[in-house]
Amino acid sequence: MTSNSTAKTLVKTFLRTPHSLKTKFQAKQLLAQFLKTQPYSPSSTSILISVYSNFNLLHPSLFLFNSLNSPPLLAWKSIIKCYANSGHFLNSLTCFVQMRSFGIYPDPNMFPFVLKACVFLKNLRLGESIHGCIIRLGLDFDLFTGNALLNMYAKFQSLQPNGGHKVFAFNVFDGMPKSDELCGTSAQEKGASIIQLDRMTKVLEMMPKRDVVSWNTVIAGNAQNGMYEEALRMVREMGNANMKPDSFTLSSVLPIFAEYVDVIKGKEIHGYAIRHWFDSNCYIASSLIDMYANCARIEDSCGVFNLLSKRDDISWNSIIAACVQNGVFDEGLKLFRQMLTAEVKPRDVTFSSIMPACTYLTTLHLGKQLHGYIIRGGFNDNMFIASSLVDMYAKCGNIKAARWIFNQMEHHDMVSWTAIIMGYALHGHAHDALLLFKQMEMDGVKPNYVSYIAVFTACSHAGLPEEAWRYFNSMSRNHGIKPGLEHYAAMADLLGRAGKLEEAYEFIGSMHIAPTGSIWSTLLSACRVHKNLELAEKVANEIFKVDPENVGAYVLMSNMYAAARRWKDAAKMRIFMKKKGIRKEPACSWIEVKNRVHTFISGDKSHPLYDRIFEALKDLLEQIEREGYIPDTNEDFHDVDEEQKKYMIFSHSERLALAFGIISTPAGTTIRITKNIRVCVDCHTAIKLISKVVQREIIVRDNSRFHHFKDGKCSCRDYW
DNA sequence: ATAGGGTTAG
Repeated sequence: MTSNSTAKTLVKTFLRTPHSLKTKFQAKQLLAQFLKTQPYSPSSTSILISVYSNFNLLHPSLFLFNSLNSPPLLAWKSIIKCYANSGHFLNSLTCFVQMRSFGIYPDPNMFPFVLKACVFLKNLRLGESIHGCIIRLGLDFDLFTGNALLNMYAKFQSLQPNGGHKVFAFNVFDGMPKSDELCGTSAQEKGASIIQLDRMTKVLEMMPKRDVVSWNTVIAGNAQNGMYEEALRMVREMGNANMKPDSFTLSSVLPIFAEYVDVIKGKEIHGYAIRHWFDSNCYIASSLIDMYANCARIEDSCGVFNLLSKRDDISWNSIIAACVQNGVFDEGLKLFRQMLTAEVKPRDVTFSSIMPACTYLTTLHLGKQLHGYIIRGGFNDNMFIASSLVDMYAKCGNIKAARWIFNQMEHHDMVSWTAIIMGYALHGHAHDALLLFKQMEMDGVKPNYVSYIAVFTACSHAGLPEEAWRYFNSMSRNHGIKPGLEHYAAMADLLGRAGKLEEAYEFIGSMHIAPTGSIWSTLLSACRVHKNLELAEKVANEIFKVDPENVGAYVLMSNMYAAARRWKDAAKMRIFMKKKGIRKEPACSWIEVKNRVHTFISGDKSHPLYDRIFEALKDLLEQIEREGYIPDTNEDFHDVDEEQKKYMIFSHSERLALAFGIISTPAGTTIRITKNIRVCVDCHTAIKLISKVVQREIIVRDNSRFHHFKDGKCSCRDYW
């Protein structure tokens, strides 16, 4: 009895001042006392529910709520809030509807939670009807309710079929490409697509009072839906209303300058962030990292990351993505390992960001390890990750695995289609590539700029100029894609390889964009393959006009002159290079053995096993000579004798890597080699024969495509 | 009640 009355007094005191409870523990203790005080009144029960819901303690709140026959407003409000804050959005909305059926009128404080639930459940219609309810109750002038409405319309904009896509941004300012040109959207579609943002703006205009949150919400709403100029205009308007941008504002604005590749403006924001002590904020830092990365300022990205005292998963993801996107693959992989060491769990974004590093470095073993991690983490069904895996397996030489992953995918988007098409293209399977392209079109997936590059690549490696012309002529007609630099480059390359040198020359001359040195270069190498020195000289002159430092062109011309025994001209090229201080990038090949990458430069004797590699090469040479191999030393140095020439050729980097691979792996193992430049004719012949005498599959990826050598033949059928 | 990071490119 005494303890009961003590409990009553205690509970009474606390219920008069519910805010004096500071911890969840205290709140739970109070429940124990409260339960002793039966019978308890609905009003004190409601107060207690509100205490629990403030601590987000769902179960005690529900326990008390269920004991009420007709819960008063405070009880409904608390339970709706508690459900929403614990992620039970459907329950939250059900409660709201039940409350209305009890004839209880909502108060303004509950709308933010109800509206949030509508956003999470992606239920626009319910949100709209709640908006109507808000207006009928005259509660649309409430600041918090207004802010929640702003947020709802901003979020529903991004859920529109075409909403939230960056191309819409470009309509609102001058001098940028119109979205029609970029993706063929009609004006009507565009008009319909910003409906929710219009509603958001209307709500803003109706609000009698706006705070920083209101502005931040509409700024983010515009920025995330590509309405960049409108977002920036609102930042200015916010300033005019005497409100200072805070960390939320900045993290919405920074991605805009990242998209604009405007490092000057981005740096201004960085300065503002530093002056206001925002630079250690994780949100700002990750936006800064991304902004600098987009502006090719990876050092600045790293600077921001290194100064960050607390790093969350997104900071790590940002810096890893920044490195990989800027081609600093080793650093990206290093940071990925550091992230794991720091016990930060990788997320879906981490994997799709890091995978291209394995792809570009052709480190199949790392890619496989990541794939294992992805499977264990249950990330398989993520489209971004699956596409990056398709690309990784294809470019690391395993096209079958790439196709398997592609087939496993439930849905295919344009990127995944393009990845597999490009995979087949690089392996020389033009038929499969073009078939897949047709299937993609039949699936109703629109190809884009990149998809056509893949198509031309396929035609190029299979020698199908007529097919390529058909696609080239139809891409703008069928899909509204204007040929760009990469398409011209691919076409020029393709015509050149097919020996249609004059046609290629005219094609490049007729481009509606100024041809670059690299486009001419593809034709120049075609001239060398097809031994047309006359045209080569013309092409080389074009290259030197636009790109006087083009190393490849000097080397190529020098070699062609040497092959034609025009020693003086060859020497002239080398003197030019010397004068300009241009150095030839060394040819280099690498191979993975037992999870280590071994790199070989042409003529390299530095490998610890060099002696054994040399012995193996000599042995292999004898074996393939018995198979009829005759070294082709035509284009190499002219001032050395034949025996030396033979030696120089067999010191080519791919042969060193190959010999090393043969002596350090068990018989029959497939050998995968990557080379930074194209494999030379002589090595190609030699590797074909080596594949026969050692009875192994040898896969060489050069900078152009894959060569699968087996039983003395190559998958490229000597066309590359 | 408001914020940051991702896949395809001869």
